[in-house]
Amino acid sequence: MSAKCTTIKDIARESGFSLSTVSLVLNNHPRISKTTRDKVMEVVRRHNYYPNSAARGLASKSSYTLSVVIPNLTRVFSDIYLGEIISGIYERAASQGYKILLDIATDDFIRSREYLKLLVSRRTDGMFFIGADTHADFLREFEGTFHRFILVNQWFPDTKLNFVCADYGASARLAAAHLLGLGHRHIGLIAGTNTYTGLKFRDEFLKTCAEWPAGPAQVVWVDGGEEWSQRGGYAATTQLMQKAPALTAIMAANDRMALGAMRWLADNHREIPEEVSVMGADDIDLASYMNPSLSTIRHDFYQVGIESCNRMLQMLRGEITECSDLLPTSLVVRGSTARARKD
Amino acid sequence: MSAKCTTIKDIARESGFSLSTVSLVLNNHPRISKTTRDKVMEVVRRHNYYPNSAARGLASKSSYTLSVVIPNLTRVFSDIYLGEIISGIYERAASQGYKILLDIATDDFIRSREYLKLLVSRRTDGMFFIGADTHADFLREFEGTFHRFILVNQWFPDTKLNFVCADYGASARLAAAHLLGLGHRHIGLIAGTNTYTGLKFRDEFLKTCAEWPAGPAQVVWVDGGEEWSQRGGYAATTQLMQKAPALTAIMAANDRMALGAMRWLADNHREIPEEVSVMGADDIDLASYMNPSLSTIRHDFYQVGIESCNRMLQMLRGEITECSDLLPTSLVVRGSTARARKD
DNA sequence: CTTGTCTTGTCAATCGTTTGACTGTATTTT
DNA sequence: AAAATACAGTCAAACGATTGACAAGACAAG
Repeated sequence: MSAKCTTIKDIARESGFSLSTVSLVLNNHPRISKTTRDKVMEVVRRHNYYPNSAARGLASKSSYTLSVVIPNLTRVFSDIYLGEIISGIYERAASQGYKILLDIATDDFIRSREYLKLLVSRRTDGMFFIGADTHADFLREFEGTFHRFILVNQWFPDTKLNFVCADYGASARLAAAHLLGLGHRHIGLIAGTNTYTGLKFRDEFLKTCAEWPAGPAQVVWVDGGEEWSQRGGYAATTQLMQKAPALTAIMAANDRMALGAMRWLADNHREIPEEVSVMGADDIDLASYMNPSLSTIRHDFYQVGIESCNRMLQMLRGEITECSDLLPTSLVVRGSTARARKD
Repeated sequence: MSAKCTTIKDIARESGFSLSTVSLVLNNHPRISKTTRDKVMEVVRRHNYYPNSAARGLASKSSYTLSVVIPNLTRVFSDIYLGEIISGIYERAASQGYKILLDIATDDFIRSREYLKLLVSRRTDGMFFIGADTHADFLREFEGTFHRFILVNQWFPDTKLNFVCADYGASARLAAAHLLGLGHRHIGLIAGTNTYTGLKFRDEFLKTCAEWPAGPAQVVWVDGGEEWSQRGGYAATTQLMQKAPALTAIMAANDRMALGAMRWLADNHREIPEEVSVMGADDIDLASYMNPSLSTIRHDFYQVGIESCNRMLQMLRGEITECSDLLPTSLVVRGSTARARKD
């Protein structure tokens, strides 16, 4: 059907060198002289030859492929951080000649243990699992195996699973310190509780507020819903204002929920930040476009992607065997937070 | 370092059958009896054995991998339709045992002709190129080659390149007919001109309006910008209202630009649809949440993904050698369009 | 002149499957 | 009873690279 593929043998014959020599040239092995290299490459280029990757993979025991598994959410691609993380991983991987295999953690994918199959069959050299929720128990299967495996922007308590994750605990402390420093002592927290990072954020926030040296704050928290959405933030704010009408600040575990809170406050004619300060987390694009612009904690997901891949590459080179990185976050003060009002 | 991989040889030895038998079992070949199959599979499962994919690929001359190349835009992942298309492709591919290799059309990717390399090296059995703009000339390189290659939701004039694409021409006719049928005779068009599908939409829209049996309409068009964004739509509307203050309807080539137009009209106190009707295209989620809700043309990108992959699979099976599909679109009438006002 | 060292290239084993051709029985047909 | 057909499994030749061990020649040192 198709033109018969040219192989390394053809290149060898036509250039007059041995099979091995051609192979060494293609792999930039220093044992080969420049003259030879040039002659061989000329033939290679003339034939538009690229070595068969299956054969190469078989002989070299490496697929030069990394798997990225993303959660099976309907709108997963439009979620802020997925794209950023993937871009980061892709950039590093591509720069080292690795390709990215994309998978979605569907029920089938999990039930058939496709993730194991990928690694055992050596179709992939390593695997990234991006931000799943607290129910992803099957991941524990990787504990104690020799497979290259990294949880990205997530984390499981009581396991030795590798991870690279934004430091949500630190974010919570930064955010709490900011609000407490502004004098807020009645704070509403809209939390996300279906991820371990979300739980960590909530717990650290509550702890920081309770132990604040200048005097503890009273915090009321509600769940913002599974989707961490604007809609969920709106609904959560309704609850919050019933439970704690006197609050002077609202902290949302992500910016989308914070936008929902702002919307509620606008709809109910509460001035931001004069009456109520609002703070988010992530620092999505929209945060700076709002009016007032949203104070938040910056989570650099692109960097999370970059670092995850760096770790993976180190593992593949045998430089490390495990990793557990918490990446720094930073406070971004904009217009939605101000000193607490005096009642 | 790691436990030595179990191979088909180990399974053969331990189950007492030959290499070939094991292989045939694994490939569900009918030549093998149920008893044998069961015995072999028992050993396979006990060892957690999965065949080496490189070896399999080498022997079978198929990588069981499909490439998806996406445009190199900063926010590409958050773009409405990328996720939908990829989900569609993924679903079909996964159901047939194919994996998805993700690539981004960076300058490097193009300059080094990585796309060719992937196909020639047989690292991938086929390639999808999702929605690039009019500058993607390098794609013409695939004309007349035997490579499995499909343009997804895009299309190049004057080439024989395979494509599967929403029928933007039909969309334009549907939209025009809707507005013309409502009596609009002064229409503003916000077009996207950096893709061939965008140009097609514009031309068909103008043509339909010019040739309308019940009397042609006067259409003024402006470019909504490279990004097809809300912001671009807003700016375009400003221009439009200067050029044609008497217009009674605005047609935007996508919903995001339509939202920009609606925003401008709200800011300038024009009632929608009483004074000006607004119409979009794509039918993004937000379209139905707006107030008034946005009339639009539905483009089913998930289906575009599904169909692209169907075509690819047919090509791989040798059932077809080329494809050029325009997928149907449909009119969605909501609250933003109404009969033209009488001046 | 012998020995040792460097350079540069080649040999040949190996990676782990798939698959067309073949073999040896058992069963059916003539 | 002989011949034809099915059935179930095995043989062995690919598939197209990589790579450690080896070799041949040039040159320098002793």
